[in-house]
Amino acid sequence: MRLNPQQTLAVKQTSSPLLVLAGAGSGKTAVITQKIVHLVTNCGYQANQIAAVTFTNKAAKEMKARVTKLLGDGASKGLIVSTFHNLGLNIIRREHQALGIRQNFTIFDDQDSLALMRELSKLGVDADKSELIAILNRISAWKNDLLLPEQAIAQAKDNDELISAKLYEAYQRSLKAYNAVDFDDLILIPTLLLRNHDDIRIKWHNKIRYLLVDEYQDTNTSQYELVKLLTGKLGSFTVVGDDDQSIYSWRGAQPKNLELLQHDFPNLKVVKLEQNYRSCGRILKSANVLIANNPHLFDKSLWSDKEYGEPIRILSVKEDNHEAERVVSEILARKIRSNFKFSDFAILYRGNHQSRLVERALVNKQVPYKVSGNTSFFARAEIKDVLAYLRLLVNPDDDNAFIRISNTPRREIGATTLEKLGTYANHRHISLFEAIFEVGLEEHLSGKGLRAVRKFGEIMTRASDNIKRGDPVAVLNELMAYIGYHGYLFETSSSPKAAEFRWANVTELLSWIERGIEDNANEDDPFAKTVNKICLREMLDRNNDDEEENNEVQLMTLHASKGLEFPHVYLLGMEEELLPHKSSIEEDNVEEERRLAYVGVTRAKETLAIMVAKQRARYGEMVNSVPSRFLEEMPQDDLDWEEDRLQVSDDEKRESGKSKMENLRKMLSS
DNA sequence: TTACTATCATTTTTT
DNA sequence: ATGATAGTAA
Repeated sequence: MRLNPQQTLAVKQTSSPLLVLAGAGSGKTAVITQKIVHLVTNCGYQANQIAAVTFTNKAAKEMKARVTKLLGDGASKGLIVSTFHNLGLNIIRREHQALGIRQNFTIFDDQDSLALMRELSKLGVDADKSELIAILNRISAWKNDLLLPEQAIAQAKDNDELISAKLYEAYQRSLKAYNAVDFDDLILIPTLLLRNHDDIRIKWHNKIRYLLVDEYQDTNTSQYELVKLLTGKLGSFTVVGDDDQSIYSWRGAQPKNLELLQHDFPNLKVVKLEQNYRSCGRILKSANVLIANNPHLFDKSLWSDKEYGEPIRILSVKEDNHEAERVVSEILARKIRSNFKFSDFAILYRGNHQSRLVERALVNKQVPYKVSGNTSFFARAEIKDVLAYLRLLVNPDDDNAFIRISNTPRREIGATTLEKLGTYANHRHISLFEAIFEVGLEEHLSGKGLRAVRKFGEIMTRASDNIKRGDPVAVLNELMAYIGYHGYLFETSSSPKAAEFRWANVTELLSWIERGIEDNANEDDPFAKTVNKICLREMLDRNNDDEEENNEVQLMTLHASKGLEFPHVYLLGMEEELLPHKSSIEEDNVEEERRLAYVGVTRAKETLAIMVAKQRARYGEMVNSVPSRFLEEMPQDDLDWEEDRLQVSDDEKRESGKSKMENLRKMLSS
């Protein structure tokens, strides 16, 4: 791969800290990978002295593969390419003694946090789900700003905040007791550790001599602080980012961190990558003109030497269901006309719910498609169950896992028994699992209940011992058979088919464990490592990869599309209050919505079509919709407006007829 | 324990 | 309108 002059500059600049402003499609991944190669082959770095951090497992995996291919297995040995969270996890694992955390801690995901918060709130305030989530979000924001509970309590501005801060304190206490950490802790804990312990900081500083950061605009305060602590005052780092693609500020990302770099490192060098290798000229120009409406930290203008390309079509349709049908018939027509593959097409939208109508239309026309951004795998009851077994095997103090599975499948540990066990454990300040075997428990729990919990304890203890001794996968299969989980799924599923599907999910999860153990065979505790990785969703992408070959139309949110590219893109619902979204208008944050639109437009390589509906169902009601301001902000000469030709098939006539009938009926009834 | 009813939310969710 | 999820009644 040949690098252009700017890219070469970015690779060669190693003597001072470097910020690479990498526009969409400008080959930033090539720069990062080539730079790692350069550091190893020309600058005397060992691979194990270099770390590259990303935000997604997928990006980390891709980058690692590319570097390994260029350097070879031997020369790239020990190179760290991981997500921020994974890096944090490794630091915590190595320094757990200094942190007072026991070796086999568990990682809580959002659902675990919610379950825990629900328990905590029962004691004082009682809050509903959305309030609990709001509290958790506030706690997350505090953690991202490196604020500890005491500080949050001290600076609470109102009673509401004070309650949240108090819950934050209780939440952290519980995590400690469960020997668990949440996602934010994976950054927060290492950052505070390095900040407060000079010796440990120096140790890590010596270990990681050069740091590269991808998607730097998405870092939050604690992540930036971690970067600073790891690279020291001299700043032996390269960060790559694009303020125009900052779309996660609502999750604490601070594009301001780009600016802060210049302040914190006066000798910072800045290199801009402005040649775009992805899109046709017209698409690029439109994107540039659109994003020019935002204020900018750094000026840059993307250019492309590809051909100018077809006009951007604006397809105006009457209703949202026409929009869906139109997109699908477009794709079918163009596929046949030009011999495209289904996988050449992407349908992008603002909100997940928008996929519904499109999916219906795709199913009607029997078009294969894939909706990505599905986090549903980990939300599945059977996955949560089995994962809870795995977690409890790794960390017996994980009360959350204990509560989930102590009676799943049913083993006569009911609510009363669990409550008594809980009261006792609480009183003794020990975990539920530990409490099972205490003699003192016998005073609180009588014959049947006691026997049931002890039996459960024995099952888990035996499995745990066997795992330490030998083949974990065999032990897990035995355990699943022993507790009769397969049969349990059949008893609890609505149909045998559903049960089989759920069991297939379980075997999928177990096969991840198997692969994970193989990958970590020479580490100290391959099983525990693998369970942690799964908690960090690290192996989810591996699964997606196999399906990438499939010839399917790609459906996803604009957020999920960042970093991807497609020959032909359909951008849905380019309307006021949808893109920009209503709440963003109200919160006066249209700029981020504009960036979102920018991301969408720059995904397209060859053609782009933007859909606008005149009417759209909102909260069950048909509401008039007007074209987005972003359309006016784009260069009109490059847009080709098309009214809906109503060239509809019989099916569609019936469909639209039906909705007309429905509207009529609604009018009459109201 | 199952099945019904009430309630809820339709903005995004890299970990 | 709609679909999911949580809670409650039989």
